[in-house]
Amino acid sequence: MAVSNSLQENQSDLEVILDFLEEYYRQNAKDHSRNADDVYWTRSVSVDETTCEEHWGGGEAFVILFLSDESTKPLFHQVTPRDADASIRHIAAALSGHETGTPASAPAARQPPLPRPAAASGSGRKTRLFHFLFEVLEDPGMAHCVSWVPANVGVFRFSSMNKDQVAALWGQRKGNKRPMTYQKMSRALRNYARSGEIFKVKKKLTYQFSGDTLRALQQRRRQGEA
DNA sequence: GTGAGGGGGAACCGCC
DNA sequence: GGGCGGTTCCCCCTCA
Repeated sequence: MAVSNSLQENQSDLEVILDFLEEYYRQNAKDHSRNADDVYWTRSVSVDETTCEEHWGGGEAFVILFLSDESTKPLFHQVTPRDADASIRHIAAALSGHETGTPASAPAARQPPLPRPAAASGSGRKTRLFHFLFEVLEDPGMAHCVSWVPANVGVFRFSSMNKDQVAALWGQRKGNKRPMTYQKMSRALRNYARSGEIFKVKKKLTYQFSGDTLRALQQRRRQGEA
């Protein structure tokens, strides 16, 4: 039963991902239509029960990894377009390690470098909700609560089971007197639409960082790492 | 019909 | 005191 649920959830994730990819590539195809190098394509390979999908175009590429034997959500592995061609072979090779039961040598996609939490208050300012969400999204340990779908377009989705956990953490971080709930946090998220920092996506529990916000957050993270 | 999630107005609070 | 960034409450709508 758990396997069935997991498969259903992955299936649902896949639908969401493909919807966004379609829209994303459609938009990028317009933006980059003059560049002959911008070929948008997707391919997938199966290694036993594991499916690996590769998507690239418009100067960006990433690999999505579905592990049917685990309850985890699909895993995203961002690569450079130059590496895209080799990425499936690389991951397929890494999967051999997975299949032979060597978790320590699991694919790089499964263990992205854990970013150091950004300075809680940035440059002396208080952490804002979208900073906090970005931190949580970059923490693989929180993937069961909120995860990218996919990261390079800034779309993320809360888990219907664990969404309140993120909210509770946010409330804790802010030192709120009363417990924060997803309902209240999502109200704050909707307010971001006015300032254009985060938009609601027409999918359940799904939001998207604006391009500028995402770039700023990524830059902020890089500065934190440096 | 029901519950979960979404949308938004409005008042309020704490911090800078 | 004013602005900012939420927080809280509430009501209504949509959708599965």
